[in-house]
Amino acid sequence: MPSASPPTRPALRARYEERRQGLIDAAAKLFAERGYEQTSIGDLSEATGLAAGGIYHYTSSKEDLLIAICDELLDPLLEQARAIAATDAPPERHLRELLRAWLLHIESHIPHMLVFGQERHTIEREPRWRAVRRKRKRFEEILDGVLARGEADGSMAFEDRGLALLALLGMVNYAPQWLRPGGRRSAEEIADVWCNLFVR
Amino acid sequence: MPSASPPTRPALRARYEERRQGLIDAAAKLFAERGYEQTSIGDLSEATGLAAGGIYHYTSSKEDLLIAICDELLDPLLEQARAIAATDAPPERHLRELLRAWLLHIESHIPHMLVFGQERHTIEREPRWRAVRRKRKRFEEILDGVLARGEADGSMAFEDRGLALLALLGMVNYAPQWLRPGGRRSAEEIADVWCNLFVR
Amino acid sequence: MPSASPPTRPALRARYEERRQGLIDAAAKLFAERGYEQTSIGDLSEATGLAAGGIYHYTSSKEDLLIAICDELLDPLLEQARAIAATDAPPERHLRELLRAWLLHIESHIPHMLVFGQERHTIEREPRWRAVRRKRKRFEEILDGVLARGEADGSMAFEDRGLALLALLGMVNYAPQWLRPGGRRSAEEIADVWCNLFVR
Amino acid sequence: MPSASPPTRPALRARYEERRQGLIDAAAKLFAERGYEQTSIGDLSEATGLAAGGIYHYTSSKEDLLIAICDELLDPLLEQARAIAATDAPPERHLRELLRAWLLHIESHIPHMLVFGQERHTIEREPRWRAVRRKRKRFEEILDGVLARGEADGSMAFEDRGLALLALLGMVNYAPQWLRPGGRRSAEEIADVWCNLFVR
DNA sequence: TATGAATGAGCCTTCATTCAT
DNA sequence: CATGAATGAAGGCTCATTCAT
Repeated sequence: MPSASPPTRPALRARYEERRQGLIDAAAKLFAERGYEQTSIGDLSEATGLAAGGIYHYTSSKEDLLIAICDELLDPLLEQARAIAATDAPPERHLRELLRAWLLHIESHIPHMLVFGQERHTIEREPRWRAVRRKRKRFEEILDGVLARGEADGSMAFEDRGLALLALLGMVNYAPQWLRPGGRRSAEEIADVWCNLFVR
Repeated sequence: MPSASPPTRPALRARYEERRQGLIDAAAKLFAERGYEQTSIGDLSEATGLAAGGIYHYTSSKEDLLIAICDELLDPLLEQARAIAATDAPPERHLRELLRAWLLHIESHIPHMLVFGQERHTIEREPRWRAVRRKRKRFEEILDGVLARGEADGSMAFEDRGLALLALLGMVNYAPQWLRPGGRRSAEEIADVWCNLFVR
Repeated sequence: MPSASPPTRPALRARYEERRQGLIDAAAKLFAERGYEQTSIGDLSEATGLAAGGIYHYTSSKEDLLIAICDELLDPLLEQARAIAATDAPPERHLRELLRAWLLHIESHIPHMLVFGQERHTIEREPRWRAVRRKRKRFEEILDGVLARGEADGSMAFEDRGLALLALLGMVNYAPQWLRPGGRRSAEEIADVWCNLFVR
Repeated sequence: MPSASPPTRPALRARYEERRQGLIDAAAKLFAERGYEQTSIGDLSEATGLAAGGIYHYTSSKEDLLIAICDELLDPLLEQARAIAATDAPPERHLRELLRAWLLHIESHIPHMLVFGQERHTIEREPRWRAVRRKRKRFEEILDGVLARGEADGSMAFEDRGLALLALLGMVNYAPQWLRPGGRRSAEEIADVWCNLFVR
């Protein structure tokens, strides 16, 4: 769903999408490294090899890139979460799968996650960001639903389920700051260890 | 240690410090709300009632304010952490006290924490920020020390202590995003609940 | 005399001229509505259905369109004025016919006239616009000649012929701002009423 | 009513207003010469001696300058027109006085008038320009009122009063294109000659 | 012919900071 | 101390134009 009119002819369309993707990735990387505001269109130009003006073929604005980054992060994650929660596996399994998918997704979207965390003030304040906020909320609800069912069937134990949810969100959202592919522990192992904090 | 030459006569000095403090607090609030870059000196001017030029009596630069915010956050926290860890109480008690102090401090410095989280890229990149990075690291080391001693004496149980530390850092660093004074749970209660995740 | 190499084969040529004409008309309309500078090639592209690049098949530049608009306005007008003044009718009749032709031409070229009036600064300043300025001047001379002959033979009365000429130019040049085909008065009626201001 | 917060202290205020006035005058001159769009803030900076950024102390935007130019043109004119029409002199005298004041005002505001004429498309299209449109309209109503009363008391004769009004508007609005202070005829003389076109 | 990609210059505006008063 | 004026460097974005396909 790019914003700067993509071509309609399929052949061109493919190349267009590919380049837009490259732009978004470059943006995610730079935004993560130096911050959204501190990254100039000139920086993006240098990183992509496109002249400054050319960037606007693939995005309608700098902020549009930021939204695209968040969408790329949230959309597949939300989809996976829904798929997992739709299974008729027991809640304990739901949680484990969810955490695994989540951490794997983060591991492959570290810059996206860093940007998403950094730009909280933008996401929170502007009306334009409502869709993003809603996706985030939806994901958290799915997660909470899993915890609730786990609590109900006794497979998980919480002193306070609300605090458990917030703890989980905190620890996972913090992961992009240290998690690296090929690190000492795989994303799945980490997921399991953390899952065990709440599963009997 | 303000940066824009404070007066030496004690009477004036007090007033000076008071106003500088007001400036830093206003900055923390605005930076948290809109982001550091998106907050202009003009915004600070409006918030403090000082004209743009006047602000520079109390700080040497905008970035200096950012550093001051981080110092105000980290210095007392580090001091408390040191004091707690210096006690000869058992590690379990250390952890509990540390978490309580930590969350209480956060509760009274929510904007500071939000800013500190948001400006990671600045803190991480610039040489000028080494002192801040070092304080953060020192705090984490103290925390890890407590966990290590708890693991050693068997009062705490970890599948993987490194992951436990990271989980702890994540959940607490995430707290400023939802924790509010007067909320359903006090900072101390939260500290206890979370502490119990790791204590036998 | 289009500027972007028209085809030589007559069949193609006709189509070419037709499309160029469509482009000029669209430009006149848009320039009149939003101003020359505020109209982008993109706007013209949208209005004509031609992609941005395609426009340059029919004009060598945006400014060339502006010149074409002025030429389309002035060339036929000048021709008619010459034809009328070449008649051996009495001056009074010359004036009446001239005014009628003039207002009729304006009525069918309202956007052209608006643009012509609006872009005075361009027309006046740039050397490239000399031809246009000369045509305008020639028309005014013809008009003044008619007034002079009318004054000479007593059929017209002026306190100050120069001021009468300027008054006439002013009222007619202002017409495109309110004159509309099918309005309360026809162009010819208006011409007659105004003519009578000067004719005994 | 400047738009970029003027100082409140009276001493500073005077200097501020003076400089803002200088800026507006420079803008009127440049806009008239090269057009509004073709005049850059850099041009204004050069003309005023103020650095580009400094201009924004005296205006909130380039468009604000355009509005100020129109206001400077219309406000005093409207005031004079009202004063004249409020007199209990006969309509014939009203018309004569009005034309004189009008042409004198134009003579001392030639660039303003040229800009006002040139930027018709802006004035007409944007909602922000409603106040300006209304002032223009009000002036025209006053003028038409005078003609109506002149027609009623027989001191003026029109084949078609509407067309007379439009003729008058046209000839006077065209004046800035040729009228120059110290020219062959004074503004008052011109006013009288034109007035006589309609007065018996 | 026609298209869409690409360029690069230029524009308006913002802003941290300095300084005379 | 405090103010408001002033600076000058960016910054995001637009746009006329060119060109390979």
